[in-house]
Amino acid sequence: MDVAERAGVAKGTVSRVLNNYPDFQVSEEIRERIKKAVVDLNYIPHIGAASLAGKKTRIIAVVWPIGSAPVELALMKRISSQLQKNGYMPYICDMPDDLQEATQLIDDLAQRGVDGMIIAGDDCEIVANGEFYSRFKAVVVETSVPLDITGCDQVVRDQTTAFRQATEHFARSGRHHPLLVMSSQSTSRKEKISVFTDACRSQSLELLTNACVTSPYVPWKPVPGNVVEFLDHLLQNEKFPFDAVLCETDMIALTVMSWLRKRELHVPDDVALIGFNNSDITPFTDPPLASIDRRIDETFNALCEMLFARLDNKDRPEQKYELPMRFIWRESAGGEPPEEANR
Amino acid sequence: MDVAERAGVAKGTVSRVLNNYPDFQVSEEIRERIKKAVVDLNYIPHIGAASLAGKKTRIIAVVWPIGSAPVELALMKRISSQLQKNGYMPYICDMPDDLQEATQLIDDLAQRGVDGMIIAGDDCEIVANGEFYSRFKAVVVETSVPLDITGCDQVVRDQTTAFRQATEHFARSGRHHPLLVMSSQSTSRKEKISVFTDACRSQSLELLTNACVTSPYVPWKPVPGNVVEFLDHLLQNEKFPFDAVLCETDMIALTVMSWLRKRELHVPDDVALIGFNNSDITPFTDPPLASIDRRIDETFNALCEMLFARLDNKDRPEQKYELPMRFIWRESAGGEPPEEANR
DNA sequence: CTGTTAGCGCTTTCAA
DNA sequence: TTGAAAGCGCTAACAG
Repeated sequence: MDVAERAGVAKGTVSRVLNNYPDFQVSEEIRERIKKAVVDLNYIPHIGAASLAGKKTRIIAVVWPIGSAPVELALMKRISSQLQKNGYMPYICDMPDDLQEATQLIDDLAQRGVDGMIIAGDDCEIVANGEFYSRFKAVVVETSVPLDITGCDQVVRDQTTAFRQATEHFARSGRHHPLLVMSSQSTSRKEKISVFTDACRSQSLELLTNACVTSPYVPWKPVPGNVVEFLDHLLQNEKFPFDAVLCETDMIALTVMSWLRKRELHVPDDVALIGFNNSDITPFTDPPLASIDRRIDETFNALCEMLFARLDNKDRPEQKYELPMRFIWRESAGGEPPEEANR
Repeated sequence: MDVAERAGVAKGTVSRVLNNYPDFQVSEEIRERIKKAVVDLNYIPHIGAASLAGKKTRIIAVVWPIGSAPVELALMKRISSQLQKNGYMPYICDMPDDLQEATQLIDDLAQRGVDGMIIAGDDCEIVANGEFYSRFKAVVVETSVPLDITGCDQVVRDQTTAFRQATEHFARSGRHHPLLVMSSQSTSRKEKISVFTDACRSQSLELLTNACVTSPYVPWKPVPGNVVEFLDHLLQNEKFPFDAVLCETDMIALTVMSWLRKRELHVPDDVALIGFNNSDITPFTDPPLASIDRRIDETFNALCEMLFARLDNKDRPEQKYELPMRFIWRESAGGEPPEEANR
């Protein structure tokens, strides 16, 4: 170790100083000498070696479905830069759609000595398999459905609440035939459908059997196209049979909105429309698009806080943070904004 | 090394077999024994150790501005999964906005023994600084402006062509007062503005002095809000002073479209509108939104091909692939689609 | 408080 | 064609 030579101390001392060992006292002079040598030699530790010798890597994996909503990517970007600020190296990975690939990825991560992991997404199969958590110093899980797992901290952004709020709003404002428009084949699809169905039933809304369009998910095939195809097909049977539409994304909602306009159907008078994700554009569409808020800011805070706390203290009790998504009323939803009490 | 023991051979042999050394012949029997031991022991090589011992890491960094268009993220996702398929580990990093941070990141990457890098984005300052390329086995650069650098392979997706095509279209279809709506403070902003200005001039279009709105880039602040503010401000001076708008993103174009509709201005009769990125939704808006195609598929192919080729053969001549972005006519742009000859 | 030393798991050179 | 052995740069346990 050149730094040691240069500073005229032992390798061990350098290591201890550079890694800020908690209860290790060095003379201020030696500390200075080492610091200087580091600068002089432009020394950067070789993390391969560190990892080999059993030290932590200061790499945090962020496993995220990159195909998801832009607003989620913004969240990922924030997390990534927050990690960097705290001296960690973010290792952003795309959460594979395939279970086996995902398992492989996690194995790789563990093998590479990654210190911790923020793992997100609706791909619950892999996330729910808590078996691998023990291989990391810290694991924070983000899900949109509550999972029964241990060995990690959790942020649960439950969709159910929002689905229910939206459906309640439909019922309260006199809609009768809701439609759910989805297009992915995410694992959470079934979940979403059942939540929506339940919510409709509890509000005595008539859910037509073909109320869910789940167009085959072809990677990189434009999804709005599928939506339009489906709507065209629906319309063949004379009049538009729905008076309320809940969409899986704001983008789909915009597609539906344009489609309705072309058919001279009015939003919200003829059809109430609610999107999902509460993207930046929602307040500025015509009419403004009601949506579901994913609580990005709070999620960001919770995720980072939990991770750093766990990294600092492996033994702290497991945390579970509930951040249910929520319905944001705007004109496209029709009727009146829900009372504060309903929120 | 347990595998060696288990297979009853020397560590070196295992290494040579597992890494497929080109001119190294082993008896089929030993090869089989090793293969079996690997499976039996569920062996995964420790890349920290490999890297320490001087071997390559099979990590490829993908440095990308994560804040960019969704369609670019789809591209990033494809690259990432392609890398994985070829046995590489993609290391996705957010290209920092700040030059110093970016330099730091590249240093880190080099230090970590990353084999290669795909580096993208308009942040030319760092990309143009070819000094660090030599530290990697393979570097592929993607830019939207031609750069004069060596030591890497390049994919140039020039924006100029598309800007010119769009502006020409405005002129040809009888527009007189074009507007450019942008909102980021990306390094390429100046570039975009000057390209647009030049194109207008060459078409004798009257470019009003305040034709570019570059709202202050506040991270995570909704950009459509800024656009609306700007347009509202514009309208204060009686009638809408523009008859053609080119937007930096399709999302901004959609915002402008809604805004115009609210003011009972018709697209394209009153105002011609062109977006950017040719996102999935563009064919399905009302009217369909003209846009600029980023040539995602071809870029994907070029990037991957170049990277793998370079990784295989360090000495091959440097490649430069030109994939100019191009104008995609749709109704919102008004007039007639450009002749094939104009493309 | 600081120095010494034995590996971590792998590659690679040299020898057989 | 295969084995043996010397490190790569660092940490951690132990010695002083």
